[in-house]
Amino acid sequence: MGTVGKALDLLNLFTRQRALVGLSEMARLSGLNKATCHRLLTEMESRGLVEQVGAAREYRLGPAVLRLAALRETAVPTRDAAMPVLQALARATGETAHLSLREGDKLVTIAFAYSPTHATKVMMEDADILPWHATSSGQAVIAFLPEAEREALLARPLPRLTDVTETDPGQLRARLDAVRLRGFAETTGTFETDAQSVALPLFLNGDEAVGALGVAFPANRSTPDLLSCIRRELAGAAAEIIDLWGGQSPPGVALLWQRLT
Amino acid sequence: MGTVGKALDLLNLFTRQRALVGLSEMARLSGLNKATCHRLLTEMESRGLVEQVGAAREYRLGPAVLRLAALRETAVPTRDAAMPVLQALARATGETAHLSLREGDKLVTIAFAYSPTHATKVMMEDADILPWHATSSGQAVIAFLPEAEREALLARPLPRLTDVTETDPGQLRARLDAVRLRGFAETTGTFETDAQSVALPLFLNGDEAVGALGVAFPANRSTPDLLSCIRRELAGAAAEIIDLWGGQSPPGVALLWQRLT
DNA sequence: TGTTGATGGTTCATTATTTGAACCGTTGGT
DNA sequence: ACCAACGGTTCAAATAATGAACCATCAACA
Repeated sequence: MGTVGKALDLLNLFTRQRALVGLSEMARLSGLNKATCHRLLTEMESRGLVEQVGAAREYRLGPAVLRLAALRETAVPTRDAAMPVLQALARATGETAHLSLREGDKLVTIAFAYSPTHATKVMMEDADILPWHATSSGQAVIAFLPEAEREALLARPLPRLTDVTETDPGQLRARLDAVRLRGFAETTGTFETDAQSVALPLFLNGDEAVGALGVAFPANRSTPDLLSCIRRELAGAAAEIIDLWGGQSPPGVALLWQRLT
Repeated sequence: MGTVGKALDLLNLFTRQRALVGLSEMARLSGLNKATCHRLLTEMESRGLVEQVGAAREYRLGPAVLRLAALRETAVPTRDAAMPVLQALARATGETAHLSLREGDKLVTIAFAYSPTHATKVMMEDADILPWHATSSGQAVIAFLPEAEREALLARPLPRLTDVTETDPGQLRARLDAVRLRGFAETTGTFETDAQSVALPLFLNGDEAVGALGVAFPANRSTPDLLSCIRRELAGAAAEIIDLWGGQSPPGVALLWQRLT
């Protein structure tokens, strides 16, 4: 791996729970030498990608990422274009809508919208990383990935997050087959107990999913009516987002969704 | 300069006007060897910072920057925290409000809000880079920078963007003195003919400005009443944003702003 | 149809940069 | 007063970056 890769990997050590990282801790986490870490960090600091803060001189992500993200959004209005649809979806279903994108081997939540309808709702966080096997969004995406990539992701450890999390690759494969047949994924309590969710894969061009659109709600609120409402609204919203992105869903999937509405 | 710096500099070659850049062009723009460019780009691509797209295999900013920006925002809610204030400011003044942050030697617009009041308004773009000498936001920030940094920025070329752009460092220095005395900056037609704007510096801690809050409007709408309204609203909004950021404006500046309201 | 010039991408000997153990100066706790 | 942890620095040794020359491909053009 080249020097640049090492530097960029350092950026991935920042998480929401660990927004500030000191030099030594960074070296420990990355496995790199402290001096190497220091050089990489100062180099990234000079470009504003990270910044040093406070008396402890800890590092955190810098303001340059905001500019880059704004630039990316004007070039490819992924988040901004989907935001209104997401809000409408939350309003129409009365539940929490969220949009996740695939980034290599990670599934990252990049936007979400709440509904004011109910006091209890499923809360989300930006930049959350969702497990492939235990969320409806993860299953929706992974089901519509080329077989090789799907198997690569299934070959990784599948942690049992709750009592009902499916951790057997074989069983999971069967579920993904079902997802592919229905055009959407549904999970109940596999990620967080009491939370249920429905998700549809999102496409740009070709048959490969690039992300997912989901609605999550407290499982105790689940009724056939609510579910069919959510499926219906999701199908419309997903089609709309794909359209806004200038993409196209595979004909087979589009047909499945039409039946939902 | 290290390898990492070179790679990150490649990211800065992407602009709104040039969202897609091919390999050869990138080498040309950066002055690096084509092979070097290619290696740096593929390495950044493997981390999602850039992506390759289309038949021409051109490069553009990748989805990873969205995740990083979202993470930065949860750690340091710069944009999201200021957004409501910005919208209120646009509503109260009836004009275009915008927020810019200093990133090293650049001043970058990271958010803005329009008012529906008038059909004609000053339009803005995310990730715009503002010239220090020709915008009220630039002057507001540069006036409240340590002398050494101010002089470094004044020593660079100061392009004449319109007929009335001040390009003489000496004259500019005098203007900045005035800005410091008044606590805000005002320019008319120095960036774009027909556009007028007022801006206040933003502080985090200490006397060094980290950004600016501005309101821009068509010069032909300018009246003493509008100006005093804008100054008043700006003072309140700037104080609010600084407070939301957990910062503090220098006592002298805070006093000047209080007189405006 | 063959030529030209552009593109993205690859190779490999040369070269310059990265690397890391050991070091320094501070700080905070015991 | 001590110790351990912190951020940061040094410099010879090791490794990774570099770039001229090279393909393959494509589009325009004669």
